[in-house]
Amino acid sequence: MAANSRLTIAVHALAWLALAHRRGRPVLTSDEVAASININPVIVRRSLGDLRRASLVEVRHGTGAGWSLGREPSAITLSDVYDAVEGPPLFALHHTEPNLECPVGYGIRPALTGIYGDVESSLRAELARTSIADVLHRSLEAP
Amino acid sequence: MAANSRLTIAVHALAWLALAHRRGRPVLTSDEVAASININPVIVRRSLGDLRRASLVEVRHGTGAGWSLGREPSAITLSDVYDAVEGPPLFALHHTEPNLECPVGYGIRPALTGIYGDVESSLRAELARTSIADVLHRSLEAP
DNA sequence: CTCGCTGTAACCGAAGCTGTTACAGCGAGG
DNA sequence: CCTCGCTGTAACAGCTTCGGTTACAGCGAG
Repeated sequence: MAANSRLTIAVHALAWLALAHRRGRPVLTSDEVAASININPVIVRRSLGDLRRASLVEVRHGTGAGWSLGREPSAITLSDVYDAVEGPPLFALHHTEPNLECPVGYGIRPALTGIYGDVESSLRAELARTSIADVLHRSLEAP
Repeated sequence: MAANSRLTIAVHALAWLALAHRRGRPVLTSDEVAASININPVIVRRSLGDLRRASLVEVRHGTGAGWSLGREPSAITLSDVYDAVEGPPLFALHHTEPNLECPVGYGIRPALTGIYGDVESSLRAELARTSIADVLHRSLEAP
């Protein structure tokens, strides 16, 4: 599958919101976020909409509308972001049912389900080791 | 992203080859493998071709042709299979270059490259904990 | 030389993602 | 109550990938 840039977009938006907040601009419009990522504002709204459903950001309507972080940048991990924006599981089982007459075909799906579950847990654990504050810090110290 | 079933197909084929070998049938044709997975033989040949390039299976031509395991089932881990069949990286960076005037846009790509590299390493390490022999064992003990 | 199987190219339809346009909805401020 | 700016979402286009299928050249044991 074409690798997905959803996590990148969402993390970029959150890091930018975190920096703006630190600079005294706690609320940004989707146009302002889109200008940093250099993409269409609608894509930003779709991504931030996912993050809002997970309470990672808050939105304000009416005059002076825009987006702000839902909690401290150090309290938002990449695992939270991954869960908010990433849809289907990492690995899929067979599209068509295997031949159940074959012992492997019969038993492999529950076996792989368990293994794939462990792998996804490990993936989340690794993502949880990094927060938005970490990403912002590493971005700002780039050469 | 639409989840990929390539890993599932390849692992199923290898587990089936391992069981057939144990039963005294060390060489199987792509039609025989496809019959267990219940998919088209061409897809099996494509998948086994990837595995052959990684020396995980061997192929024989001419009369009595077919596929056999390249080494012991306990010496083939899911990480080996993942590397053999899975193409692009898990997460993509931005499709278009971020705004380099913005400090986040300037530094986020190297930051994410490092983080994503760590996550993929962790994924491989978790996959490496399971071998084809393990998958076969877990499949055969299914209820 | 024959025959069965491999290896690969070409193509199809379905699905997903990015990107764009368009428009209804909301609410603070006048 | 109206205006105005921004959000939220639907609809659509273009691209890519994937699974699936057909077709055919290549190989080698017998």
